[in-house]
Amino acid sequence: MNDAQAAQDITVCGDDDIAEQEALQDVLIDPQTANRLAEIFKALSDPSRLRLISLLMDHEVCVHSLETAVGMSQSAISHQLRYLRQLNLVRFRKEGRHVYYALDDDHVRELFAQGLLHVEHG
Amino acid sequence: MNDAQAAQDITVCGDDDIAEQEALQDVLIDPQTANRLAEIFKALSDPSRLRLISLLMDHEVCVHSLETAVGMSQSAISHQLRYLRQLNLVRFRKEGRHVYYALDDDHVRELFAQGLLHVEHG
DNA sequence: CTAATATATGAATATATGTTCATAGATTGA
DNA sequence: TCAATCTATGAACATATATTCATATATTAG
Repeated sequence: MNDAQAAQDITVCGDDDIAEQEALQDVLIDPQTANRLAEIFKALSDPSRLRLISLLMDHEVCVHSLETAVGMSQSAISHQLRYLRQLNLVRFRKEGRHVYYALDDDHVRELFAQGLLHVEHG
Repeated sequence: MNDAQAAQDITVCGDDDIAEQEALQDVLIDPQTANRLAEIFKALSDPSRLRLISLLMDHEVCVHSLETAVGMSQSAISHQLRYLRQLNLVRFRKEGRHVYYALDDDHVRELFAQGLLHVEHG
């Protein structure tokens, strides 16, 4: 029996059974945790952002190189980078006219890598 | 040096260096992969859905129990369950008037668990 | 059969989101 | 200094999304 099937082991229905409702409350994540978790996953929920993130995983890249690599407009890229910046998921370094971005969050790095594994094989 | 800092090792900027641009193309995920990846993360990008998913991780739960547990309206829950159903992330089993839902995707299970670990500790 | 219960659904609405367009700011080269 | 380059930003717009409201469907109880 795999993990997905194991979920069927415990069945919860009806308010009559107090123990079952308590079991649910034990696993239910609280609203604040849900918000913070959603914030992380939302950063990974857009194809354009994911393509940018894939480039920033192991490289420090300037905006123009991102532009030519992914084929998005400079403005769209800059807006997405600001979004990632505000979540502290990337760091940036200014050098002359260029600004170099790099992924700066190992949680996102791991989630991205794990998600990619799943999408690529089974 | 941690993983996040390691990303700084390689710097890419400028179209003059062909090798650098090729290095980016190697790690850039293709649009189809980005779409499928975004689809998974998007399912995990809403606090209400995350709370429902937390309940369905290890239990098979009927809609009414979900309602009392998370405090959402029956309609809102039903809409979110349809969303998860259409992505084949949950399975459901009808028994009389009740419908029991359970998480049915180990990828989502792993991503949720890993994300939660990160949110809870460091 | 009828009423009550459990779940699903479509329409409407408000908000969020990603992109474009135009433009601003900053740095360098001539 | 002036023009060119690189990046950031605000407004506008179109689309997506989550919820509510009203209602439909299905099953069971009486």
